[in-house]
Order: sequence, then structure tokens, then C-alpha cells
Amino acid sequence: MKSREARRQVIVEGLADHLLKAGLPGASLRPLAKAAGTSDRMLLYYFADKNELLSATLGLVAVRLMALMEGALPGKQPYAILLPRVCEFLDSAPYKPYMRLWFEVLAAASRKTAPFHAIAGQLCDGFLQWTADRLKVDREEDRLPTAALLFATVEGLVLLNTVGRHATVTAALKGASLAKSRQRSH
Amino acid sequence: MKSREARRQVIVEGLADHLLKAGLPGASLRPLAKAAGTSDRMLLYYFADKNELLSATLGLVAVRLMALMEGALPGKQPYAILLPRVCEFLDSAPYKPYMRLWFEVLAAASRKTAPFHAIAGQLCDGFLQWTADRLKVDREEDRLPTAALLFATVEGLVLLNTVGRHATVTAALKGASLAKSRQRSH
DNA sequence: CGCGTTATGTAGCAAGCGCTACGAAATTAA
DNA sequence: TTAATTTCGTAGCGCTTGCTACATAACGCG
Repeated sequence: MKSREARRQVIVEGLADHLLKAGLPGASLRPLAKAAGTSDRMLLYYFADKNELLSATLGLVAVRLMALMEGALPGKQPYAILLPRVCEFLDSAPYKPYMRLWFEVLAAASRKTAPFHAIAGQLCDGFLQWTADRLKVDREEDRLPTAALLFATVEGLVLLNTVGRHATVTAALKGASLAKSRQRSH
Repeated sequence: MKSREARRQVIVEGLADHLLKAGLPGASLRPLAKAAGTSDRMLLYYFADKNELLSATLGLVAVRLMALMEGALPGKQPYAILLPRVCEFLDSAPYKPYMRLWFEVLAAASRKTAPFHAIAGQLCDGFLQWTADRLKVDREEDRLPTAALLFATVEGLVLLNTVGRHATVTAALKGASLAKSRQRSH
């Protein structure tokens, strides 16, 4: 009765591991089952169908990512400092699998494919919240807009990193610091 | 002899249409062939394999997109004006299929999957060039960094739009204008 | 014990995938 | 006209996909 939920939990852990390694293209039932130490038959015994299974797994992945990010970058920093910091640590090894998977989910979500659209939306909100929490602003009413801008910019930069455009990323960061330094010198 | 290249061209046009509609998930040989008015057998007669076929098709898609963008936003604008402008028109109807497909290519590229990685890189460079061309800067040496920043930010904003986070996008644009206005008032 | 619910293995289905073997037309070259 | 080459349809291969039918095993409870 209760152990069913527990068993589901254990399975989902294995699925999440595999999903982070292989991504959505490698997320077919048989490989997933193998990674979780069970069979495709059992996956569809514990989950109604592949959608429910993926929803649960991506949910856990989101929880893991948020837990990873929770401890990172303590304190509050202004925009100009936070931008390169976030960009840098999201490009570090532990986050790369998450970022790759994240982009695949986004691509699927852009065609309104269930269940990706909903999940992508939630994760966007979560990440925006996380950004706002770490942001130091002069006026409190600027928090959300500034956090949104930072979020979007980081998103774009991480994306550029994943396709190997590192030079463009550093150029963009230089561009951001340019704007800030000019802001100060005026 | 020469008509073979012409035939390929005609086929690729049909493939591009379908690819923009159905995206990478719908890009299997039989549907593609149907859309191009031929058979899967013939696709693999005119192209070595599916990779070559997709490369050619995505190449044409890139050409089409660049042609679409060529006429848009004539003249040069400063960063603060260009950012919302680009963001707005990339969210308009004619560009949406391109953006969706673009994200799918990026997701595939993030796993270094051939031939997407190379194509994504090229398109990044093309778009960066386009941005730099339309940017008005005070000092010429700021052009590339500023263009890169704008590119990345737009990328992130378009991404947010495709998952329906329009409020976050407008907030971010407000955040950008905030930074600029404060820059002026200081 | 015996019985009902829960768990799991085996086997397979229909559909789709990229791709190919084969032969018949159609076209071109001699 | 004949011979060679290019074009294309038919059919199917081997494999993977999500998912299911069926039977068996294990377990909890009376």
C-alpha cells in the first residue's frame, strides 16, 4: 500500500540518473528500465504511461537541480556581479547535464507537447525566484524586472556555451560590464 | 547530370516547409518524403543518408530565415531600442516556426549530435553578425561585446516567450530600460 | 492452511524507424 | 537500333517504439 509509493520513488531516482545522462532522446522505456534495475513492464505497472513517468522523473530532476542551486552563491549581489557568477557556475561540470536536459525540455515545450510545457513553465518560475532571491537592488520595486532580465540573459549565455560559442559569451559579459561601468562614470 | 542538383533543390524546398511545420520530431523519412511529393526511397537516392538530407534542409531554412531578417529593422539603433524591437519581431507569427525549430536544433546540438552542432554554431555566428550590423554604438570597439550581449539576451527572451512566460519577458524588458534610464540620470 | 490481492516475468503486438535489394521503366549514348 | 546509364516503384529487412495479454509467483490476512 505505502510501499508502492516508496517503490515508485526508488525507481524514479534511477530514471532521473539515466535521464540526466542520456537526455530525452535516450529516454525510451527499455533503456530507462534497465537503468532503474527493472523492466519496461514494471515501469508501466508503477506509472500509468510514459507521460506520467516522465513527469515524475523530470519533477525529481527539478528538485535535485534546485537543491544543488540552493547552497550556491550565498548572500545577495548586484546585477553586474551576479550575472557572470551565475553564468560561470551554470557552466560548471555538475550543472551541464541539467542544462542539456533543460534545453531539450524547452524545445519540446515550445511545441506545447505534454507534459513538457507545464514543467518548463514551473521551472522557469522557480529559477526566476531563485534569481530574485540572490539579487541586490537599490529599489525593491526593481527586483523582479532586474531578476527577469538577468534570468533571460543567463539563459541565452548558457545556451551559447552549450554550442561552444565561449568567445561570444565572454564578449557578452564584457558588454554587460561596459554598460555598467559607463553607468557609473556618467 | 545537372538536373540532379536541380531536383535536389526542389526536394529540399518541400522538406524545409515540412520541417518548419513539424519540427525535428516530425522529421522522419516517410512524412518528409510525402511533404516533398516523393518517396523515402527517392530521398535516399538524392541524399546519402538522413544526416546529409537534414543538413541540406536546415541549410535552406537558415538561408530563408536570414533572408526574412535581412529586410527587417533597417538602419542602426542603440542597444536600448534594438533589444525590445528584435525581441518583438522574433515573436511575430512568421518567425515562430523558425524559433521553435531553432530551439530543437540547439537542444540536439547540446549533445554534440551531428549534424546539428555545426549548424547551430554557424547560425549563431550569422545571427550575431546580423545583430552587430544593426547596432548603433558610441565606440566602435564596443560593437561586438554589445551585440553579443544583445544576442544572448534576445535568445533568452525568445525562449521565455515560447514557454508562455510573457509577463517575465516584459518584466525583463522593463529591467533593461531601468538600467539604461538610470545610466542617463546619473 | 487457503484465498485474494499484489507483484513480476515472458512474450508479443502493431506501428514506425532508417535503410536496402531488386527489377522495371525511362533516358541517353553509340 | 542497341546498349548502357539514370531514375524510380515495390517490397521488405532488422530494429526500436509504447504498450498489453496472460500466466505465474509472492505475499498478507482470515
